[in-house]
Amino acid sequence: MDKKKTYSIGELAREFDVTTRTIRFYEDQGLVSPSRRGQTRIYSPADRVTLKLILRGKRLGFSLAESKELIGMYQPQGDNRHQLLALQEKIHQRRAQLEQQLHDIQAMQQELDDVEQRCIDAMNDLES
Amino acid sequence: MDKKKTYSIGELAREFDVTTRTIRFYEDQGLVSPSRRGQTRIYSPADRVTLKLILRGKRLGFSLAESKELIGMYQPQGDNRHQLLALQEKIHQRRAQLEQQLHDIQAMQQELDDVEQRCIDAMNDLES
DNA sequence: GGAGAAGTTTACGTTAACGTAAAGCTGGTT
DNA sequence: AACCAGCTTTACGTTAACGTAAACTTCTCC
Repeated sequence: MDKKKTYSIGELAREFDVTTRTIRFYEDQGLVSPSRRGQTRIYSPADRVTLKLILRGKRLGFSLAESKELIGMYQPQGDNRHQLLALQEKIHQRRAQLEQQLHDIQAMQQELDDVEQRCIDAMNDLES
Repeated sequence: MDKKKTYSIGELAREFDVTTRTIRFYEDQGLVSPSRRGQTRIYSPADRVTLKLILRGKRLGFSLAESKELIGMYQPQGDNRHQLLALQEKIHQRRAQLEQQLHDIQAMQQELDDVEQRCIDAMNDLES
């Protein structure tokens, strides 16, 4: 029994809070390639996952090209040794970037903590 | 004894690996406002920190406008109660976003782990 | 004193990631 | 039959964040 659930472009747009224009644009850029029933686009669960990955990438400041590359990495057709080594190198670089982002986030969180504390202190002073 | 160290635009550009055009653009956008000796811009340590914050924001996908707001939050002139409450709300929202980004990073790291493991397995298979 | 390096202003060009509008097809409903 | 919601294509418009080029000053060094 296939789960053969499918989605219309409008459904996905609503779910992910983007416009249909956006989803079609991603298709232009080769990020998704839904099948068709006549003219109408039919999206598979895999397409839906791809959209999720794109939007996650966006939240981390990735360009569509970068997200596309990442998604390509997740479906590897590692045939020869050279390609596998290249893939490992890309993985290594992405990981380094994510680590950098982690540090950046932690630094920001710390600063937000400080600001909020000063904020709280200032409000307490107002009540005195 | 003031630390009164200053920087030229070229120095900062080299240190942060951006062009002078970029730094002048940030000035146009009101993110930094160096003093002048004649025509020439003189940057203070505070300006340098601001640049650092901007670039950190960029690494996390923040727009310049967002970074500007964040930097504004770090130098609060919390005079009245209403402003302090508004500031706290902004802090709260930023924090939520950072948490989201943390989750996104962790998910990506997990996926990179998986891909790399499959990559390693594939290379081992090639050697058999 | 001429050349070069580093600074300046002004201004037009570029790329990514869509927005927005126009014009048209299509399947169900009143 | 008419209408509407939702889909389609085509195409020009827009914003952010700079790039790039031209033309000019100012300082230093040989």
